[in-house]
Amino acid sequence: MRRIPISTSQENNNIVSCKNCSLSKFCLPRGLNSDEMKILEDAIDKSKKIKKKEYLYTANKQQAAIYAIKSGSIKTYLSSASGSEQILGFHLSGDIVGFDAFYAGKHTCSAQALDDTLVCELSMQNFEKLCQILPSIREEMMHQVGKEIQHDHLAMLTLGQMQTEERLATFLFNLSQRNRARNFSESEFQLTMPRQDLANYLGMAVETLSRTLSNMQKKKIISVQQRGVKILDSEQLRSLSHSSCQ
Amino acid sequence: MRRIPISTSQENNNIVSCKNCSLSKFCLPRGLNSDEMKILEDAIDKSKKIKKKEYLYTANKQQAAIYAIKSGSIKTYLSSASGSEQILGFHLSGDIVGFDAFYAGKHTCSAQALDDTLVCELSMQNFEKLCQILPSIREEMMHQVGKEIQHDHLAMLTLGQMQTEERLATFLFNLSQRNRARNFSESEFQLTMPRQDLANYLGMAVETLSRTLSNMQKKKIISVQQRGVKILDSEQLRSLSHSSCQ
DNA sequence: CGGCCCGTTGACATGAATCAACGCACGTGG
DNA sequence: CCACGTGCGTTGATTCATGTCAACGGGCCG
Repeated sequence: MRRIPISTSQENNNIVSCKNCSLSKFCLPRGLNSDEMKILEDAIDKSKKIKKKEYLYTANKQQAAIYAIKSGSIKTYLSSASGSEQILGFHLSGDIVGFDAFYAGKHTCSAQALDDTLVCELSMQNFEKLCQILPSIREEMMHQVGKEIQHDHLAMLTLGQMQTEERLATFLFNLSQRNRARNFSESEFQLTMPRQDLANYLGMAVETLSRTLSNMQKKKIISVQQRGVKILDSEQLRSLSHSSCQ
Repeated sequence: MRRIPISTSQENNNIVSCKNCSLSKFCLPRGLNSDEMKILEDAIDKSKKIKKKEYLYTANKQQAAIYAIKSGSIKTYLSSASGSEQILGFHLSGDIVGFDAFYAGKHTCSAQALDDTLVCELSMQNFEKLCQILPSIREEMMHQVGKEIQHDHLAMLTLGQMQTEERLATFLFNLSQRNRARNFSESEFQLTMPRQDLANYLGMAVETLSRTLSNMQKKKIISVQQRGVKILDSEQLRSLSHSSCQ
C-alpha cells in the first residue's frame, strides 16, 4: 500500500511509449531497435487497467493474449476439476504472463490482480502477425517463455524436495532479488498477496506459513509486520533457500 | 525391456524421414507441408543414439539443442546447489525436450536416458535459422513449448495440493493417456524408470510410493509386478487423480 | 463504534519420512 | 549349472513434520 512507485508508467495516466517506459529492459522491447519498437507499439493495447481482485484473463475463455505488467501485481492459478487450486506465480512489473495459451490457443489458467494493475496487451493474433515481421520479437518471446519455464522448474524443485522453511526462504530470497532487479529495495518490501495465497503457492497450510514466518523472525533472519517484510540476514536466508540460482 | 516397438524408427537402423516417421503427427513436422518438412529435415540430425544412463544434455554445458524422441525414454531433472534433485518429467517417443535452453541459450537442467534412446537433434542455431524461413515451425514450436508449460503447471498442482495417492493416480492416469495417444496399450505398460526416480518426481519417499502402489493393488485399481503396471479400474483411477484435463 | 476479515497461536491428530530388515530378480564368475 | 553379490523393491516399527481444529486479537472499513 505504501509502495513507492518507481515505474514511470505508474506516475501519470498518460500512456508511456515503450521507448520511454522504465521497464523496457525487462519487457518484450528488450532486444528491439527503435524502428522495431514502433511496430510493436502499434500491435499492443497499452491502456488496460485491472482493479484489485479483477481478472486479467480466465481459463477456457476464447480470447487469448500475452500481457506485460506495467505496475501492480498479478497472481496466476490453475484450478482442478475437483475444485482445488494451485497458485502458479506472483507477477510484478516487467513480468509477462499468458504463455499458458500457447498450447491450445486459449488460456488454461486464470490471472487475477492482487493490486490495481496496469498492463499492456498483445493479442495472440497480433503476436502471430508480429512474429512474421519482426524476427527479434520471436527471439525475445522465446527468452521470456524460457524465463517462465525456469520459474516453473524451480517451483517444482521447491514443492517436491524442500521443507517448509526452505520453501519460504526460497520464495523470499527470490522476491528480494526480483525487487532488486527492479530498483526496489531488496531488503524491505510489502507482500502483495494474502497469507492464504502465499501458503497455497508454497504448498502448505496458512497456519504453517504463519508459524514459519514467526520462527524466522525469532531467529532474526527477517522481520514481519503484516505484509511488510524486512530481510535482516540475507546471507542466512540465501543459505536456507538452497538456491540453485545464486 | 519386453516393450514391443511400434515406432517405425525403432525397427531398423535406417534413418527414417520425417514424412515416413510414425511420430510426425506429434512432433515438430505436425503442421508442415512436404516442402517445409524437407527444409526441416536438412536442419536436424536424425542419427543420435543415447544408451541407457547416458546423458542427452547436461546443465550449463555450452551446446544447446532441442531434441525429439523417436524411441526410448528420457528423464529431465533439475539439480540444486545443495545437491538435491527434482525430476521434472519423463519423456516418451514423440515428446520434445530442451526448452529449458530458451532462457539463457544453454540448458539449465539435465536429460538422461532411461532406456536406449533414439532422438532427432535440432541445434539452437539451426532452430533460429529455421524460424526465419518457416513461419509454421515457429507456430509449432510455440505449441510444443505450451505443452511443456501445461505439464509443469499440472506438476505444480500435483506437488502442491495433492496427497500421495492422488499424485500417483494422476501420474498413472496421465501416462495411460499418453500411451493411448501413441497407440500403445493404455491399460498395460512398463514403467521405464526405477521407483527412486518416480518417487522423486512425485515428491515422496520411495517407501511411501511402494506402499501406495501396494494399496492401490489391494483396492484392485491396478496390478503391479516390478515395473509392469496393469490398470484394472481406470474409472476409479481417474476419479482419484482429480484430473483437470479429463 | 462495531463487525469482519486476516493473521497468529495453541493443542492435538495424522500422514508421510525415516530407520531397519528382508526377499527377490538379475547378472557375474567360478 | 550353481553360488554369490548387488541393486531394487517391499514391508514393519517408529518418529516427526505438518495439517487440522479451535480460539483469539487486532487492524481496517463502513
